[in-house]
Amino acid sequence: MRNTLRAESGVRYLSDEQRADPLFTNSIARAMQVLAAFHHADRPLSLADIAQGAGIDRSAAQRIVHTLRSLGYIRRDAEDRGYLPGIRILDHTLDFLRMDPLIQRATPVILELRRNVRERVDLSLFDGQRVVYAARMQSKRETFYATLVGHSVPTFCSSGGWAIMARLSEEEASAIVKASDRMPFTPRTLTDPDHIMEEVAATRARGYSIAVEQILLGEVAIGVAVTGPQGRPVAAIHVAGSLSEWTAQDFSTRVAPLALEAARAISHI
Amino acid sequence: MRNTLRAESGVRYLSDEQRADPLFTNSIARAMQVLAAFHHADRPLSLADIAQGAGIDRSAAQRIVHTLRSLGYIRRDAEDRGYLPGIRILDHTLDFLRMDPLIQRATPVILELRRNVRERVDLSLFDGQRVVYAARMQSKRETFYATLVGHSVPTFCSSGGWAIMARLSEEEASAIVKASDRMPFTPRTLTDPDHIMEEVAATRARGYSIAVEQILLGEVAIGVAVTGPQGRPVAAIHVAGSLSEWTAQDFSTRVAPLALEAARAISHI
DNA sequence: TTGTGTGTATTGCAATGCGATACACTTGCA
DNA sequence: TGCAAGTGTATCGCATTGCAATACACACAA
Repeated sequence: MRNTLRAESGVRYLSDEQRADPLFTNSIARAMQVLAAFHHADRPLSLADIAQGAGIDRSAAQRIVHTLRSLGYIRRDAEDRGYLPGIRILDHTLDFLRMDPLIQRATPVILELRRNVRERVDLSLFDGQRVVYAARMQSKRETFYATLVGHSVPTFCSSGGWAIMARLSEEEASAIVKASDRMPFTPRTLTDPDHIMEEVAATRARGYSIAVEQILLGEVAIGVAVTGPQGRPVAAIHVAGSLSEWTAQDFSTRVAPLALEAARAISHI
Repeated sequence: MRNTLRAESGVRYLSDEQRADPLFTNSIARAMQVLAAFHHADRPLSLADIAQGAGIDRSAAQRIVHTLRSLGYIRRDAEDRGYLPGIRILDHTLDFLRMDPLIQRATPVILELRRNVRERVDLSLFDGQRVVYAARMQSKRETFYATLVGHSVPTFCSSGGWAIMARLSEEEASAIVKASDRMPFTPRTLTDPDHIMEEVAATRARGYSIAVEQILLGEVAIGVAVTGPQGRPVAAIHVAGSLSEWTAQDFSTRVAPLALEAARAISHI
């Protein structure tokens, strides 16, 4: 009875599963939808923008924004022209980063790795169809996106994603690839599921992945999986270099052994 | 009428201001309190831990955790022994970092600064009694805490905090110092309000702060304020060096001019 | 066993959040 | 200058929705 009522009222921005769940607290979901409205924003948002982005009406947006603002999760921008995410978000970021045992163990190891290879080293966490950057150790010449924790790239076309999929069952990996919306990043990005699965098989055979210009032109990346309990892949280490300095072969010959050793040091709780 | 009801029911974990506000949505606040329960945690939390940390009962904690988990903001830990912050938090971190115009402008500048000074450079944001690290460019020899975005240090005893307070009115700065719970980090941390305000005055006179072993023994830090519209300080750049390599004097002579120039490049929208 | 700790499930009641509506103010176009 | 469309803000009655009590299944230890 109450579930049918729930299901009929409100906007359709939640999954059926969630709306059918009697324990599910809608107002929390709406609040998070409001925060998530910033995901697709490229400028400060107005109340109307937020309402639209979150799939709620202006009135609800008003109250929710008001509340989140008074808690510090949303703020007005410097010229008072719109809303921006608030600084309290970073408190939770810190909680995530410091409480994750994997990241705790990984940090000194990837720092050491970067010292040895002198190229950019990243740690990314497996999250279904994407991998999320949790730490980046930039190389000397890096200029942009130096520390954007939270950036994510698709699993299907990244060195880390390939390394992770090589540790999953064929079916599970294939399911991820097929479910992904495979937009190419560069002309060389692999988008055909069969080609991708061949790459995953090659990765499984050699123990690490070699991704050439999959995300960025001129970049080669080596990926190795990090496994947790029961041998399941939970993250990946990747090292990225420039094709103006390396051939893909030379790069992997030099970097892969070190990256594999680092991954082994972190893996298996 | 309804406000008295609100004020009487529930636990006392919200400010009077918030409970008196008819637009304030309590259930959102409770959800955020649940997430904030991790702030003081050093191991995965049980439902009971969360209930206690958030000041709610087990029943409420159950529903809220359930909801936040189904949304990805909370997860079970790898051995299924407790709850941890979930990876979706990083999505909001990214929103915060990339949408903040100050951080956008600052990133290339502090990278350039790090290249020039070859020491650790940080950008921290002013948030009342604390300053929050938003970006860190580590030096070569850095080993821990390399990229813990979200870390914060007190305004009253950090190089960045002094630089920021030097741009506030005497009253405002003094209010921050007095309101702070001035626990010393090292034996040399200044805790007496008068001494701190002298340091702030010296900072105002010379244009940058010099903090010697205020947070960490063996460390000297130079701080310069970054200002926003109307000349209000909104952030600080700081450069930290080791007293085993530098005297405080030499360090500031070498670093301060470059840091000041960087701050000028970012300041004043 | 018994006890204390987990996490999970169900339910009726009423407190609470919803959403319609109205208003003050700014901006931009005619 | 006036109108229109945008902004953010305020109010309020109704019924939806979240609350809190209770019960259960499953651990692990004593």
